[in-house]
Amino acid sequence: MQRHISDTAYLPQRPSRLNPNNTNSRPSRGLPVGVTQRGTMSMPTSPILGKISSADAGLWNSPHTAEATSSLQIQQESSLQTVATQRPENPSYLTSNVSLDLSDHKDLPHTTQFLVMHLQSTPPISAYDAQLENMNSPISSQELLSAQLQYHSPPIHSAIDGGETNLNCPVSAYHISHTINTSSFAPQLQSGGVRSEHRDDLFLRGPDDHFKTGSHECGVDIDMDLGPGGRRKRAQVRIACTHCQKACKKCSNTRPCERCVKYGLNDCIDSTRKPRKTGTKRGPYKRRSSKYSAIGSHPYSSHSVPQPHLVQRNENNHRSELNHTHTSHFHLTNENSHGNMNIDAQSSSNHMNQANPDFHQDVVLMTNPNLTYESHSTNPQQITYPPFPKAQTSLVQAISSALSSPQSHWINGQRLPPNMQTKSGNLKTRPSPLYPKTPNGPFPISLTGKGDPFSRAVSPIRQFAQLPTLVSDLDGLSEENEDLEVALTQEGNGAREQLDPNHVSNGSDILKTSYRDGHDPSRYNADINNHLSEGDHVDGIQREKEVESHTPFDIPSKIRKPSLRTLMLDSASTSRATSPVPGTHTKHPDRFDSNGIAGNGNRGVTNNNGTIESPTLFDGVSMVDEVNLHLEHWAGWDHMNHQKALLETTNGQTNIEEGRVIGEGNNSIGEGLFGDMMMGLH
DNA sequence: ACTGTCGGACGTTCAACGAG
DNA sequence: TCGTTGAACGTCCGACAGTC
Ligand SMILES: [Zn+2]
Ligand SMILES: [Zn+2]
Repeated sequence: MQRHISDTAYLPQRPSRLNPNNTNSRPSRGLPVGVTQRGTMSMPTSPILGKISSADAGLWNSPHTAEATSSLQIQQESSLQTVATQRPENPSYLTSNVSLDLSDHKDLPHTTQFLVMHLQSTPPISAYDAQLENMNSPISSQELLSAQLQYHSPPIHSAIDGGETNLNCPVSAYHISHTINTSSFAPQLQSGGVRSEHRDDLFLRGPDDHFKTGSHECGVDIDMDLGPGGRRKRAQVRIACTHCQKACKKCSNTRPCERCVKYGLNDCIDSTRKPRKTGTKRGPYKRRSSKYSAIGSHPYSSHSVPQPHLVQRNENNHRSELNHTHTSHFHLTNENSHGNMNIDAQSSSNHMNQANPDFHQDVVLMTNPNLTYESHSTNPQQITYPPFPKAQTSLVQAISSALSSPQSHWINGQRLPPNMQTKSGNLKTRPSPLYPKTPNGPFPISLTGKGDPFSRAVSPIRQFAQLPTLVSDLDGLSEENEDLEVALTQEGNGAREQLDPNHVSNGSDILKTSYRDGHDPSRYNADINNHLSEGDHVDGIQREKEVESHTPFDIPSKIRKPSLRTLMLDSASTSRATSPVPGTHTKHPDRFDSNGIAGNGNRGVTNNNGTIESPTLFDGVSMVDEVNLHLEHWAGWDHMNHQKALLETTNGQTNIEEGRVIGEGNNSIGEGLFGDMMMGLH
């Protein structure tokens, strides 16, 4: 697993079996030559993050986790956003990456509106530019809207109803935008250069790049997450399960993951991550981004937002640049009582903050269309959100504060406006298939992952208590896994804080106590186990057994039977008869070259003897079991380091090249053989 | 048709760095 | 102190071969 210092991004790729003539350094997918892309978009916690194409409206109940939210700062760079929300005083609120705040234009009906902006790389900019020219002139909201529609056409889907509080379209996602006081820097923004150049820098999009727009049941289907070249960015789960990791196949955020469900693997657990080594000197960095804040000087920086004072200087260059790539960030200012103007998150509050003492942020969460109101009220006052914190120094802080605000109320991943919290009788929530039912209460996440059921720090598997129950038929493993769970939660997540300490010893009880609203996911596990217990065992795996799905995970009714070869390899490669892992446990042995350097520079380390010393979780006989055994008496990394030191002393081994033994009480983590034995992959 | 293997592209994280 | 950088580390695409 360990990747050699010469990472793939920095060395020409070696010829491979698949591409023996590979002499270039151009990635086969993704970025053009020489382009280093940073700030990626993934599905850190929610599989819907990178995709708004599902027709399943239920998907849209899913909130971002805090980390996902923070990553929105960058995600929004490559995403269309449609934000429709309502505020007490504002007749409507409408924004997207192309932000338009209509709150100042009261001649539009009071309504929840949303536009689906279709951004074109080569837009007809005349209308846009014309609007820019007239920014300082009074203009009606209809004209503004028209200009946008024209600019973004084709195609554009708009859904502006006649004044009902009705989001009649399953377009959602918790889009977040900034709202800033524009009074002091509106002129800069009005220049238009800030946004467009910014976007151009980030997207690096060519003339043939475009956002795709498909069809939805209401005519809305946006392919978000398109990277350079129009290619959709690859979504990654935050952490793959051990099986998917070994097979190098796509995992899912659910536990058991989709692949394990498909293949009937019932010990789908999160893989273990190797602690990042520290103390490595890196040498001087090249340059700081502030040195190329001028337009175009650092096209690949994800933070190359021109400073406001530079905007005027470069304004004349702006329109020519618009001609080849355009990602359309412009803003229509207003001077209403709120002085609010939407900007996209990437506009980086810091830049604005520095230039504008009046700056404040406001976070607007989209009205969740799955919160349906029986009375289609035309009174915008009926849906009111609490004011969000002002004067936050970052979007993340603002979001964190907003979400953790005692005024924020959440249930099943949906935020309730406080005035709706007392009108539960009029509120219908549609549970998300991707998120568990949650107690009705404050937003259950934090930026530290504390209490966030979808953060990396808190494995979903623990939230669902899959671990103790699904492997309960393996003798003695429940206790071990309990220890594992304890160990894994040592890094400070608060998963257990919501649990009743009196029930920690039992996974099922943990489960029950963690879902105090009566929802008991353990029933899912019980169902699975009940069904599986009636099936036939094949290498300890329940196979060929019809499993009814009582779960949000859509367990297939038929579990695929593994090939005989798979089973033979499986049983031959491990002494553990119950190994559910298809294939051999030899983890890609040919990924290491004769020097022990990983085949592609990614994987494996060697010792002084030239022996590969990076056994993986899957190398040898049941490394996972050994991990469990170790964790049975887990005393933290320090203890492990101590053990490593003892091992070295006892055996006189000197083959730990870069391992550092750190004394008790030091929080640093040792490296080298021991760590690799425990953590190594590939 | 399906599965396992695996090169290596692609994505994420976070300690080191360095500007203010 | 805090934002940026970029290496470390992770995921998983997609070609390929083997099996049923
Ligand atoms: Zn998986
Ligand atoms: Zn799995």
